[in-house]
Amino acid sequence: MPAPELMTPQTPAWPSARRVVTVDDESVAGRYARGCVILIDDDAEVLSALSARLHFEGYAVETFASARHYLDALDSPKPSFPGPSCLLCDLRMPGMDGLALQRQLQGRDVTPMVLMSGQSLPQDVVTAFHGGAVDFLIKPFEAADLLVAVAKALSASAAQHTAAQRQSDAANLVASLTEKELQVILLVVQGKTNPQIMVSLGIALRTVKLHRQRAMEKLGLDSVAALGRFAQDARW
Amino acid sequence: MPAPELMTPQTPAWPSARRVVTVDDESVAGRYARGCVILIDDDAEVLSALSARLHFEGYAVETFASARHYLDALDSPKPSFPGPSCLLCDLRMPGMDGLALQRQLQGRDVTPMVLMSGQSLPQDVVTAFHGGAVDFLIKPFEAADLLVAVAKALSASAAQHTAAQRQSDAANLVASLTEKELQVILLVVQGKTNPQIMVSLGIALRTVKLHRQRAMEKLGLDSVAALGRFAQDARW
DNA sequence: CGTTGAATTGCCCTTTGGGGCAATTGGCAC
DNA sequence: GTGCCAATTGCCCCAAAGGGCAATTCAACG
Repeated sequence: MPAPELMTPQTPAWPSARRVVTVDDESVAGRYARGCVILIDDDAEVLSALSARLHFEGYAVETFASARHYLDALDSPKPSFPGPSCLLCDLRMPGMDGLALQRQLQGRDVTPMVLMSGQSLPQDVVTAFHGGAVDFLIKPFEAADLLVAVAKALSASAAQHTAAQRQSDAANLVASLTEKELQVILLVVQGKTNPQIMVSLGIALRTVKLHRQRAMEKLGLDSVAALGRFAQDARW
Repeated sequence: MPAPELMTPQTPAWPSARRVVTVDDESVAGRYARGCVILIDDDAEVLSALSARLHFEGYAVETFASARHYLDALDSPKPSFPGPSCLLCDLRMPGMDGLALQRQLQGRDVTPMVLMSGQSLPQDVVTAFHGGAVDFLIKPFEAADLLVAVAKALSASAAQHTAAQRQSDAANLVASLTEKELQVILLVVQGKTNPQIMVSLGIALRTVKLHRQRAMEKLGLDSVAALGRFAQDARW
């Protein structure tokens, strides 16, 4: 099976472009392990061609005919793709254009974004990168460039996913600590000894030991050195 | 004293643009605490105007009439500016242009770079950002945009300076350790107890304690928790 | 060859860390 | 009121950490 010709779809575009791949099924993440590309373009032919090519490359693809449609989908309670995902968005679109969408997503969505445009001003490119765009594709572009950009964006997405996951895990662990356990462990991190902590908190030495032991258990740590590493990660 | 008019120099340009500010004196870093902008442009008038404005804003400025001149200065044994610095380089220049200079500096110099151009292709902007440019100024640009870009680049420079400094300091500390001291401390980081280390290294317990104590002294650490943080920073 | 200095080790003591066991205390539900 | 449970504490024991002091070893140096 040859790769679909880029920008020249063999099949007519969708009447009103919607999801190409449903994400209701958990196994989707398994079948499209490379990640999901959220494609936004008002040109149905471009949408179709890029979608086909990306799908051929093993990516899950969701398509939207406008930035508005995408924002609506974001607000809907539908499950999003369970894995790394990125935006591949046209710059020039009627209504809300790519840069406006980027502004709209500022601070709200962190999905890495790749913008593309045929007749863009240099200033638009600068603005896109200022806004945090991962890459900017200038039409007509080579398939290789497209794939590099998408791979970079998905890699960034995966990285931020794992970072967020780790941070969340750590936060949950800390949240599972009692107030006293947290106080004790914070002083341990500062290098205080149990007797010192006893004085600081005005509790018995045996109680310090208990809180300390339980905290270490809850955090899954087996040595003070590991606790120090944990604290450094958590920016304590 | 009004700010110099941007891009319209009051004084004739230097015959062959060289350093505006000498950096032989250590006190330079004090007087130009905001950092140093290395300005590269073949247009003497632009060079002069930008230099004046940046100097007025409190930055140290070095000017070069071509990328080649700058590279020669890099190779020369002259002392470089002792503080954060960035490149502000024209894109279109005879001989080596801004993007070529950027490629030339790949992996060699890490000075943050701001490119500027009047008639640039969108692809050039993309290429600049791909190459790691901090910002891209499209002529004619507002003084505010220039200053924002320079501030961002110098901030990045300062950040990488401090990061490199910290890493270097840590490396020196580690390098000051004896082979045995390092072996012991690595096992301590892994949460091993002194008796375990004794067995691992086949040395006496008292010796383990001695190496451990000396290593902690040399590293300037006063607790195992602090050692764990140190190890995490050093990516041990 | 004698000496010197660093590295290593043994011995001893104190403090700290880890943890079992039981008693006490203060809520809270039945 | 009574019983139950979690938190706290005291007591005790042992292992580990920190460190002073002196002896030993071994290579380098005059």
